[in-house]
Amino acid sequence: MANQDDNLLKKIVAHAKEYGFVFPSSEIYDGLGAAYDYGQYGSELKNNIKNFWWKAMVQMHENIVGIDAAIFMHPTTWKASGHVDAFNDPLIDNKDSKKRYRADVLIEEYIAKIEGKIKKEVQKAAKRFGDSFDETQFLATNGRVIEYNAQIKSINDRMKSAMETEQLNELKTLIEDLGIACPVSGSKNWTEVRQFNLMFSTELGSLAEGANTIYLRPETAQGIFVNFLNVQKTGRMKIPFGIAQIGKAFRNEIIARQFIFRMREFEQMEMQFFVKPGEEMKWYDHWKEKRIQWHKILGLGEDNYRFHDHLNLAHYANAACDIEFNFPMGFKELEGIHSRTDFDLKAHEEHSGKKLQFFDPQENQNYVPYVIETSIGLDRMFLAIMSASYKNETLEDGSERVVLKIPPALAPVKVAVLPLVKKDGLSEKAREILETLKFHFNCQYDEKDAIGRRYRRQDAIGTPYCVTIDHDTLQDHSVTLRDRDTTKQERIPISELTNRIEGLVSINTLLQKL
RNA sequence: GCGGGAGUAGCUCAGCUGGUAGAGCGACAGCCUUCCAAGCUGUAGGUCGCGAGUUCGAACCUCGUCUCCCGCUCCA
Repeated sequence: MANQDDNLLKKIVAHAKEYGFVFPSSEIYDGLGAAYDYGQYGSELKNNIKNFWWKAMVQMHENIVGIDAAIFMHPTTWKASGHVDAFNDPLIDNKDSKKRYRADVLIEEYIAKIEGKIKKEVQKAAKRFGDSFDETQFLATNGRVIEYNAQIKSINDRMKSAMETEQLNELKTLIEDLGIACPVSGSKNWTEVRQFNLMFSTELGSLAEGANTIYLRPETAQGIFVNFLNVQKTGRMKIPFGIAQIGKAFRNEIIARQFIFRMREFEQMEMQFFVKPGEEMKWYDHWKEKRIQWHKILGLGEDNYRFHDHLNLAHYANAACDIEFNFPMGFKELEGIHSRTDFDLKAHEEHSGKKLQFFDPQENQNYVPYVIETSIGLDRMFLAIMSASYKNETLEDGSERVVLKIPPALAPVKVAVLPLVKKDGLSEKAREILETLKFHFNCQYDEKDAIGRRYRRQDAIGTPYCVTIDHDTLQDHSVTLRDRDTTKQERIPISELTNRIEGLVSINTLLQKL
């Protein structure tokens, strides 16, 4: 099964390239790892996804507005957000098991072991002393416990100072001194510790002395937080309200792989929802519900989604979950919904010296709002649609076809206009119809090859409807409308064509179900 | 970064023990016209990933190098 799904991803990658959805970046120069370019159909599909998200998240809500912040931001932004410190992962490999670990995690696990020993001492003592046992006193006086605590403190101090001063060799020495062994191989045969800064940096010439390093944003969220006050004031926004943004983000991933699932340059669709402190869990649940609904109305199969609650929370969150999608590689994160508390706004208050608060007239007081974030990877959404849509079907007559059953509202090309044959004036009539339809839909015209082959071509790029002009059309002013998924045809008057297709492929058909 | 696999036409691949490239599909032009791929004719497209070595001669053998794919840690 793993093998089959592996092949499915390969097939999707090949199909995406062959039909102009996704190309490897800079391919003529042998490509650039983990970067991809969206082609003629891919960019249409991507735009349609953005549009559907933007409409559903911004335009359908009176209290949500959108912005488009710069990718370059003041360097202090990333100090405030915690990315400068927290996005540095020191990594170490075990040479025997070939497993990779975070050096700080290995040390923390070692500390956890010592803490476990303290707990055991406490349990033993509690048994021994019975009811008269005073835990605080025991912890403060017991010789072994004191020694354990001293160990923990010394290890912690060494680790912290090594992390802060970026003394990577000191981390390795610490691991060696503690005799930490690889859980898999059991050996202490470690490589050097290497640092991976997950933020891309570049130079900006005109900043003040020494401070000319600037980062490509690793998440779009901070563009929203630094504009919180601007938007709140100029938009006269009242809590609860949201600010949304679609944009690129950059992370220097150690390993970027699995096609467009994990790229170093990727696009996020984020909405930060500002709420009254204490109401965050209510809104967290609200957006979980809203977001899963958004996914499900696309009809990619409800079984393909599941929630995954985070147990280890990021430094800024007090609750977090993922919406996972059943990709060809298995269930993987597609969207994250996080309760970010007031961490970000407070941090920016501290670093900027500006008050980032909301005056609540009902409470008659100021407060820093809490934030619920919904953040979906656009490229992952693209891959989700591609993998759920890609079908290799055997038809009734035994022939095979490859069809992309993309939700019609998101399909790159909505309708293909096809003269049955390219003579007897059918081409001219078809062109005439195309001239009306093109104002409403992204259309394609094709008169080359047999009609069946043209249907298959449209199936391969996911065009939901084909309009075919035949000899009868010239007399009765009607055409056939062929459905991609069923291959069934229906004869309808040319005058009804636009309205009819509109009702089938418009994004409104989805929005109205929300 | 480490380990494993793979690079020949747009795609899928063939190419024997070394004798300087082939098929099918696709694309394009034309013919035919019949509502669900595979009718006929013709055309274009390759410095066999790149570099070096062995050899009279390398797609094939040797070494190096690059890229891609699969695992390990991280995330949207």
